Amino acid sequence: MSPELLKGTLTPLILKLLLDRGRMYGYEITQQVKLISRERILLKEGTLYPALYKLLADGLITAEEETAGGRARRYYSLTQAGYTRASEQINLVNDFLDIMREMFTPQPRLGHADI
Amino acid sequence: MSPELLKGTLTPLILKLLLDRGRMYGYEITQQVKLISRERILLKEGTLYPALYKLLADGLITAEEETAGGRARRYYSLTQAGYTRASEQINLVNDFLDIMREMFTPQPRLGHADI
DNA sequence: TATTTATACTTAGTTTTGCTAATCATTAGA
DNA sequence: TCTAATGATTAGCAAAACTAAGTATAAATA
Repeated sequence: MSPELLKGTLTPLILKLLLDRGRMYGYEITQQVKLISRERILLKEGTLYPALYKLLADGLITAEEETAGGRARRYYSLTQAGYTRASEQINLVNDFLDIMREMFTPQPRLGHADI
Repeated sequence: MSPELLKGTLTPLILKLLLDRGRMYGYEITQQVKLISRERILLKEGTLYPALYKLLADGLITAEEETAGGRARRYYSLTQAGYTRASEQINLVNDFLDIMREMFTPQPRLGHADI
């Protein structure tokens, strides 16, 4: 597994959400993450938008503007390349999570005899 | 959950290893991580040692030098504060892993009816 | 009516993290 | 003798996510 995964779970998460839901706008993503994580992951706009712009620049997502209730929304969806990348990243993250789970499950303390 | 967790699983991992095993030296930690992760997480010395020095500076671990086979080893173990911190961090990481698992498990694609 | 809250996006600047890569030193093995 | 493995150190870099501020509109509320 590439060590970059120790950092960025954010980009895979964005790709995963777009994969599941097809089409989302920025603010919706922040709210969705907040909802799914039961308030425990609060994605700041200052974090999300630059990540989206990077995905755009990399050709992994596309944007289309729409107006809803007087406010402009920018909807993002996966490109073909983004779809492929999403699948790869999701597998990598799941592998990473499996390893982490193994590492973080309670272990009997060595040299400590209970009895 | 604090957003810092999106990054650093490394420090919690070090604390967890020390909690389980009581006492480890730097090189041993890199090899142990390599072993447990089945080669998938390759912790570089340039990554590990600065992290250890930070833990030392924060008073979460202590070091004692020993010589084994002509080579000096520096064994690290948790302080009382480190023990407390380890327990907290392990809980946070496990919460984080649970959320991530939820987010990364396959979801039915909305608007896609499979009969 | 005025103010606050929610919605929606943008961006400058900083910090943290982990990385690369090089160095030093010893021991074991080919 | 040369290389690989063990063991630690450190300088400098890049990426990631953060803080914090600003722009703008709509809805709710006092």
